Amino acid sequence: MAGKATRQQIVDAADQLFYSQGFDHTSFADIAAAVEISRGNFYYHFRTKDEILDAVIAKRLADRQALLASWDERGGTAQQRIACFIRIVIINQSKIMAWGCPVGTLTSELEKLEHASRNRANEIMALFRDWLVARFEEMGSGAAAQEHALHVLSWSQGVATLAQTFKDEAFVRREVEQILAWLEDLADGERSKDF
Amino acid sequence: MAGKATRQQIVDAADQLFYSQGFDHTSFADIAAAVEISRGNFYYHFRTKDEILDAVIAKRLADRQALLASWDERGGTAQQRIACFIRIVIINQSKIMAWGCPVGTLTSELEKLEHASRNRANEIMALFRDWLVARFEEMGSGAAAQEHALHVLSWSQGVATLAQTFKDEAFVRREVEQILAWLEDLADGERSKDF
DNA sequence: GCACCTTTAGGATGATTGTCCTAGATCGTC
DNA sequence: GACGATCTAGGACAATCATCCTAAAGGTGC
Repeated sequence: MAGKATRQQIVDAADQLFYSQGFDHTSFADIAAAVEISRGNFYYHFRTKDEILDAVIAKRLADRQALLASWDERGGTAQQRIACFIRIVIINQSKIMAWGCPVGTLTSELEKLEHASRNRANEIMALFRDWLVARFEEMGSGAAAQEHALHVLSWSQGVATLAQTFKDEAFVRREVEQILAWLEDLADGERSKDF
Repeated sequence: MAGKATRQQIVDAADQLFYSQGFDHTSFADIAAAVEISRGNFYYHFRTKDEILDAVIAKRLADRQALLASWDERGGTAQQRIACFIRIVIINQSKIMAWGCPVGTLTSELEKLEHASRNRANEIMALFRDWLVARFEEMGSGAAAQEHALHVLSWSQGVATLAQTFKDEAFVRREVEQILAWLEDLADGERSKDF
């Protein structure tokens, strides 16, 4: 259990705390307390708060990349894989109701802080966007793929924000059903183009 | 220019700063500097940061109530008034691209802080929701009015979040056109029920 | 011109912040 | 079992934070 493990623990704890409390409101002491290490030890691994943020962003980016890759590897149609993305808001429902979308709330906070790493955080959102674009292209949406991708991404952000505000499970379920129906119609439409 | 004016200036400056920087990240000194008054004078008007927050929430609530009332008073169909709501994201586009939705980002931040006033902030979102519900009922949506209202509200939050992240004007325009078309279809559907 | 209330100024306070430093503990390698 | 590298602990630092205090200025009524 060398420093590698400690470093990982710090990043994991910071990831969770930045999500639940926000980046700015989370202090070195908070993270150190969560990992149960001294501030001195902490400083050995990360010398500035920005370094931790960059590590958290890198971790989140890697996690999401792995998640998307796992859906791709599992196979299935593009439509089915987009549906996996849509259903995240149900799978992570309790967390989303408490703290919103981890990606959307971080990018929003860093934009307001005009933080130097805000563009790096935006890359996580761009990762989702680009993956969705590729899936819609795969579905046959062509030039409209970008538009559809942003539509789904925007939808997910809206649902997350309102879920956090009103904590209405039925709302989330309804919205998921509606967008899945929209996706189904779209896929039907693209398929009928082939004839 | 007695204390009334100073108090109003403080609330206005705090409103703007809470929006652009976030509540937590805005200090007494920031607000005092914006109004160009001393911290002592500040303290005379507001003894705690929470008091300023409550005043800002009250102002925002009143402002939005007045805005909604102005649309109602201007007349027009329920559909036209809902369209006014939808078009806010275009009217306030530059601010939204910089700082997101003032309502959504504040509620999200206060939820994360578990701040005592978070329910009061949520009331602003509830104000929009209830107004939209009433308009959809007016349109003839009946039991589906709540669902449609949350759909539009959720849509606005998603567009605001993505607009802040990607700063893509074309995306905002497209989304507005799409939801207006959805609203048009819905209104057509409700009208055809009458026959 | 005096008394009174509202408003303003600016310094003081203790807590917390991010950051830094030094000293000791633990480890693998020989 | 000794040595150098890695890791940990905890105190010190200046800056900033929300909050509080006292004193003076400004205005109003008599």
